[in-house]
Amino acid sequence: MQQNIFRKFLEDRGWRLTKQRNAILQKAFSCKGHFDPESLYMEMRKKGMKASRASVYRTLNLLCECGLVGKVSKTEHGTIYEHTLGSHHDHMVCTDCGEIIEFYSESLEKLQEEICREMDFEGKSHILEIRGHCRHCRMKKNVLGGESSNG
Amino acid sequence: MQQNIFRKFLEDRGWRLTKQRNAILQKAFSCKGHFDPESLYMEMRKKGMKASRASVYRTLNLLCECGLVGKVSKTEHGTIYEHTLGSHHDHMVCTDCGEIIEFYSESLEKLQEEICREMDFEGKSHILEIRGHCRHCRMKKNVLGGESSNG
DNA sequence: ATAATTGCAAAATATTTGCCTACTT
DNA sequence: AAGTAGGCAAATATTTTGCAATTAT
Repeated sequence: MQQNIFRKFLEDRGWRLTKQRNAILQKAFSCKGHFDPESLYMEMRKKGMKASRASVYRTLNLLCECGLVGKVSKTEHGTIYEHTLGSHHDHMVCTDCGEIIEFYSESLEKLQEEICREMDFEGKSHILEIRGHCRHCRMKKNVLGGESSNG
Repeated sequence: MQQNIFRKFLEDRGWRLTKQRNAILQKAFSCKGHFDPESLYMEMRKKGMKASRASVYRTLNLLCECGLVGKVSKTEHGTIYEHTLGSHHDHMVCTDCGEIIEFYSESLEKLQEEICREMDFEGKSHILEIRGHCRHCRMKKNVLGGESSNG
């Protein structure tokens, strides 16, 4: 469980799992998908959990260091995070509506390992983001454009 | 040639290919690999080409809009760009020394297309970044760690 | 007591924008 | 003359940091 992992990470260096750190951890893991520091901070305030912005940023950095949380990408609106318990996956991003779709392909993982071997590079992790248009937005466009959907 | 593409892009909207815009364009395309706005700006100053930071940012945005230049990623040190004439490729990033290695795999491209088909997603582009350790840094570590290289 | 932690506000960093001047046509 | 472009400095947004007060062991 994530709390124990984090506690161990902290105790190994003589640090403490404080109320704030734990609250931030819980909140991060309560997000189904992706989150950014500011939203996490605001959500916490709404729920009455008190932690400062500084603590949110500081704790997210700790969570990254210990691997429980990873940076997905940096955007105009700040860094996007996700928690990393659960299986690895990649992302498709719809550039129309912004939806982020997770997917996983064993062949893709295997192929990347093979490419790393060929290039003599020790791959540790990867971020793949396929950008394009989701079905929903494509359908919307077809309706507007009047394209027929069956032959 | 990139200058004509950019000129056309600008003239189509009644804008001009000015000395500064051209200088920034040339500088961007003179970078073999990746660059960031600040370095580009500093390099330009060194070479005596005069353009303000604001113009660099403004022009890079224009170059992105017209597709001559693309954002590779956002890092702690700002946005990394590359010019997009020449072939598509992906990146391996060494987390030890920061080196960025370009690679291309036809199979990988094909496989991604297939995945998109399966997921009913219209993929337009992608960014793949494999993070890990380059050969050089691995060798350095082995020397330090005293690990033998043949059994 | 000691050392870690917090929250705040200030600082740092990257980027955008407002405004006024200077070109270009 | 009209509109575009440039440069500067101020504004913005995100994230980090210094510091004094607080907390846990």
